[in-house]
This record gives sequence, structure tokens and C-alpha cells, in this order.
Amino acid sequence: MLTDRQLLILQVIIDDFILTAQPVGSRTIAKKEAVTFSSATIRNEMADLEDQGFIEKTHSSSGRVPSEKGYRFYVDHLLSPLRLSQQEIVTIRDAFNDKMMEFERVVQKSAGILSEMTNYTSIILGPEVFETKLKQLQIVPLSDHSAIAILVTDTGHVEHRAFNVPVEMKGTDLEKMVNILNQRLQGVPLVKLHEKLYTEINEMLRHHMDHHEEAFSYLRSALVEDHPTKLYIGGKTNILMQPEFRDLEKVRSLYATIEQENEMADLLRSGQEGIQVRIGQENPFDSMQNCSLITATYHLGNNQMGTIALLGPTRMEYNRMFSLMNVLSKHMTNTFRGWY
Amino acid sequence: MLTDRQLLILQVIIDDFILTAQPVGSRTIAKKEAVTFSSATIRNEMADLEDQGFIEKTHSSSGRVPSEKGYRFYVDHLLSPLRLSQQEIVTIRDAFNDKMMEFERVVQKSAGILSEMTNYTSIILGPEVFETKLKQLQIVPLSDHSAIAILVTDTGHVEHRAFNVPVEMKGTDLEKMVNILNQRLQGVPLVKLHEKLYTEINEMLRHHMDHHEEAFSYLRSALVEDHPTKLYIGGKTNILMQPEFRDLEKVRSLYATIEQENEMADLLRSGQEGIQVRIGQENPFDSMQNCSLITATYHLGNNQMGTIALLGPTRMEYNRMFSLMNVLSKHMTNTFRGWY
DNA sequence: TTTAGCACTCACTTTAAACGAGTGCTAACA
DNA sequence: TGTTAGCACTCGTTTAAAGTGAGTGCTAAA
Repeated sequence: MLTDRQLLILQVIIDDFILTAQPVGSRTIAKKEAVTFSSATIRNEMADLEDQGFIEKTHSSSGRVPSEKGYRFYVDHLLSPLRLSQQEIVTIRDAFNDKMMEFERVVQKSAGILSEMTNYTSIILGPEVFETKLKQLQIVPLSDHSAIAILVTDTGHVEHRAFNVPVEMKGTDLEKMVNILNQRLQGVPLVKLHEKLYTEINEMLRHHMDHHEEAFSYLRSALVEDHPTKLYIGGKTNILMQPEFRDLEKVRSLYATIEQENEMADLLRSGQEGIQVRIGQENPFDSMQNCSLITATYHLGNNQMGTIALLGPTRMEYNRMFSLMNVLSKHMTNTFRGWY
Repeated sequence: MLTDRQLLILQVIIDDFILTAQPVGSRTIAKKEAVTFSSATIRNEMADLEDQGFIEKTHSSSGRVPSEKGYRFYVDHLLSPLRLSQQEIVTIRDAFNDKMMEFERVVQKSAGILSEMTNYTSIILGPEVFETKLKQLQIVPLSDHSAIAILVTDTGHVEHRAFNVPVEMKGTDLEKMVNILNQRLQGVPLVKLHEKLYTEINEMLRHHMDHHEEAFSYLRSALVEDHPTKLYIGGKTNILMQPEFRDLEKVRSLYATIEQENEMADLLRSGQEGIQVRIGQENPFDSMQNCSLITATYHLGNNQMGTIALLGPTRMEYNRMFSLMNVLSKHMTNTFRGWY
């Protein structure tokens, strides 16, 4: 379908455009070392490439710009795997060198270095918190009428919620309740917590304790609240540095999209395992028409999976991004290995 | 120093400029109802006001723009207290209506509605976490070789940190250690924790336990880590909507400043009690030359204090902002009252 | 003291011309 | 038959000039 020469020209156009963000003309291409034929020949070939939809003109006498189809082809077939520089490798390795024991910190840090090294915006999705199981429930009384419920999961995730304690309830009652709850709830997946609390446990407590209802209802409301999957976003303001986002209106609508945490989370979740790119229209949101979203998955040992993503203009340094995200997701997976 | 007429004109100029962001000319002023004299008279008065430094021209034949001195005078002497609209009052009240029990949520929500109602950027500084005292220390074993230390303060603040447990240490040993630590550390201000752990407690454990050193050193490093005072920022992207920040370079440097959490925290901390405004140059950062920062304090019952701040262009709706922040800080103080 | 009138200033807008990077097409060449 | 030099043409961008209008300061009269 495409001759070798056309492939070469397409590659040069996209490489150059990624670098400069300027339409690429035939003379510019002719000057490249790898190109041995004249600008006229190139013009002919470019007309072909345009007919086939791989490149476009911005106006009738402008140079060519990659189309989305062009980027797609480039990503699928023309990408030369890039060796990261020593410096980049070291930066990432160092970031993972200091012992981080909490999931949140690792993710936070990963989002940070990813956006810093790329100048794009990084988004990291944690694993479904629902699938994790309750490890232990603890209650710390704070005053006569309030206490904090602390929920520790088997993945080391900690959540806490304050709640009211009715005055007629004694500290020992509270302890007793916690003991019962711990006995019955350990190992229960968080997603089942709600159901368990409303049936089995309620029944259970009724038999073992007097006037438990009020305190229990408070505690229950504390435990049952949503556990939204959190998004970790790094380098949100990097978007401003991209020349394609000179238009504030575009920036604003893109920010609005990113801030829809649920929709974004769904989007990230929908990617398959490994590295994936969504180019322009392939993204479900209008505000991402000029953007590409690269996603890569990482693993948590207990066969759970999370996603790291990178949001930038379609004119992205795909090969470097691929290498970086590859290395980073491996580092993350490695760090988590053996935790669970 | 200023005649009544000059005061009136100054007020009209600033009010109008705050609304439109356009230089105000003599004819515009003459059209206002409250103004009964001609544009020529106004021009004369404006020349005076300019001589005294309250207003400025952007070029030799432009209308007038308030100077920083002008804003300062306006804020100090011309501000008519504004009644909030019923709608605004309801919005705030509703936000505080659903029972929020955790400090973080209250603050998060406050930052959210503040930035939403103002279209400026809100920044909230919590109280010094150092002054709070340890309520309870809990340790949840996660696996053979790791555990989570959970730290609950008397203010209901929860921090957690994972750490390694040496294999030769049994679960009972860990429990014993926690018991000792709890006995000795309850009520100790977090800021003293470091010191206590290194002297007294170390000594203590040496007498009561064999081979405690390794586990303890892990645990200690987990407990002693920084407790940075967190900043809660809302509506960071609102900055983009202000016409004075059309210039992306300015936006970028302002973002860079805001992201310096320590410097920002120091700045907020340095404000005195009540409401305070820093106009333009009164701010310590270059990137805030065109900004005003309004700060207001809230209280936590145990005579600790936090700060809420609003960052916007010098051309701010000061009177509405004052009223809003006043109401909001009162709501916050009220919510916290009785927690501690 | 106030104000009408007027000359003047200067940013902003509009229009036209010049520029130049780039194209498509044609004809000649290897 | 594929390649390329040459050339007319397109169209966004830059530059210059002219025009517009909101606003000022000053003067002289009410």
C-alpha cells in the first residue's frame, strides 16, 4: 500500500512535526540526510500520502501535518523503540530507590516524575479499592461523644471516618462491638461490607448487646460511605506549555474533563493490559480531540491492576513516552511485588 | 486630604474598574447617577487624584485605572459592607448542613465552595499539626514482615505509615512494644515525639525487651517523618478565567509560586487574626504583583488557628469577598467548636 | 468654581501592499 | 517510466499607512 519511500517521507514528516509543531514542507524534507531525492519528487509522494489520508494541509499552500490516521499508522508501524538516556534511567531508578512502603506514596511519586520528565499531564488510577478485603477495624474514642473508626485493608490501605457515640454508651460497650465486628468482618471484601452490616451483623449485635442500635447506626454510616477510586494527577499545568493549547477555551474545557474524576477513571479502566494509545477522536471526550492518551497498566501482585496514563497533544513524542511508561510501570509493579 | 467629591470619584472609578477591567474615563463617570457635575470637572479632579497617586493612566490619553495605593485606600476607607444575597447565604449554609465529622472534609469542602462562589483560587491552611497531641498509636500487622503504624491525634487527625518488621520478632513482641509506647507517649505533642523516641523510650525498651532495636528503629523512622502542614487548594484553574491572566507566562509563574507549599504556608501563617488583604506589591512574591491575597482566620476550639485565603487579581470584588470569607470562616469555626 | 469647547494623544482597527513558504503542474531529461 | 527543474499560483503572515474614537489637558467664558 505504501512504498518504502512513502514510509520514509511519512516518518520524516511526523518526526519533524512532533519536534517543531510546524507544518512540514517538501524542501525541509529534502534537506534531511536520509532523503536522496528532490523536493519535487517529495511533493508528488506527499500528494499521494494526502490522498490516502495520512497527512493534511492546513491551507492550500501550506506544508503537511500528520492526520490522526497518520499518527495511528506511525504508532502502529513506524515507531522505532527509543533507548532512554542514561540520565532518564537514573532519574527513575533514584525515585524508586528510597524505600516507599505505602501505595499512595509510590503512586504520588510516580505521577510526579512522569509528568516532570514528559512535560505532559500524568494520571494514575489505583486498583479497585472494592476488591480489597478488610484486615482490621479499629476504633479510637476521641471524646465522650465521638470516636474515629479506622479501617485497614489487606493491601495496607487505611481509611478513617469520625462518628458520633451516644452518651449512654460506655467505652466497654464500644470495645465489645468492635470485637464482634472484627470477628465477623475480617477478610470481607469492602464491596460486601455494606450488605453484611445491614443483615448478618445487625442481627448478631441484637443478640449480644443492649441498646446498640444508635451507636451502630452511626458507625455503619461511617463505614458504608463511598470509597471512590482515587485519581492521582501530576503536572496538570503542563498543558499550558503546549503550543496547541494557546487557546484558553480549549484548556478550560480540557481541565473540566479531567476534573470529572468518575468519567476519567472509567476511561482509564477501559484500557486493555499493556500499553495503549488513544489518538484524537479515539478519545470519547470532545475536549480531547487534539489530545492523545497513552495508558499502561501496572500490577499489584494479588492480580489486581492499575493504570497509569499520560495526556498530551496528539503531537506527542510517542516513542519516548512508550519507553518511559514501560519502565515506570515495571518499576511500580516491582515495588508492589511481594507487598500483598 | 481628599474632598468628598474626590472620594466619590475614586469610589466610582474603582467600582467600575472592578466590574469591567477597563480604564474608566471622565464621561463614563459623569453618566453615573450619583455624579452631578460635568466630565470636565471630573477630569480636573482626576488629575488631582492622579497627582496623589490613587489612580493611574495606562497611556497618555487613556482613562484611569486604580493604583495599588488606590486599592489600599478603597479597602481601608471606601468599602461599603455588602449584604450577601439570599442565594449565597443558602449555598454556604447548605454546604455545612450535612454532618461532616472530619477536619479534612470540612476544609476540603470549604475550599471548594469558596472558589466556586468567587471564581478565584482558594487556599486553606490547616492548624499546625505539631501542636496536636498523640491520642493513640495502633499497629496493624499486614504480613510476616510488614505492619502499619497508625497515629491518631487528639484532634482526630489520622496518619499512617507502613514499616518493616524483622522476621525474628513475634506478634506478641510487637504488641508489647505498642503497649509500652502508648503508655509513654499518650498526650505527647507530635513535635516532641522525635525527641522522646530517641531518648526516654529507647532506654525504656532496652530494659523491657530483647532484640527490640531493629523493629523499633523501623517503627521510629515511620513515626518521625515530617508532618508537613497541608495546603488545601480549590479552583486553581479559575485563574485562567481572569482577563489579567491572558498572558500564559504570568499564569505559569503564579502556578509555580502556589505550588511552593512551604512558602505559601508561611505566607498564610504570617497574617494576623481576622481579615487581612495584601495588595499587589504587598505580597512577597514577584508572580503576585498583579494579585491580591485576602486572608481570614478560623478557630479550632482548642485555641488553635488556621487560615483561609483567596487569591485573585488586584481588581477584586473586595466587599463581596470580605463578606463571604467572614461568613465562611465563622461557619468553619462553628463546625469545629466543641470537637476538641 | 464650574463647564463648554477644542486641539491633541495614542491605542486600536482597517486596508493595502509586499513577502515568502509552500504547492501543483508541465516539460525535459536519464 | 520515474525523476526533477522550472514556474505560476495560493494564501497566511508581516509591514506600513491611514482612519477611528475614547480620552485627556487647557483655555476662556458663564
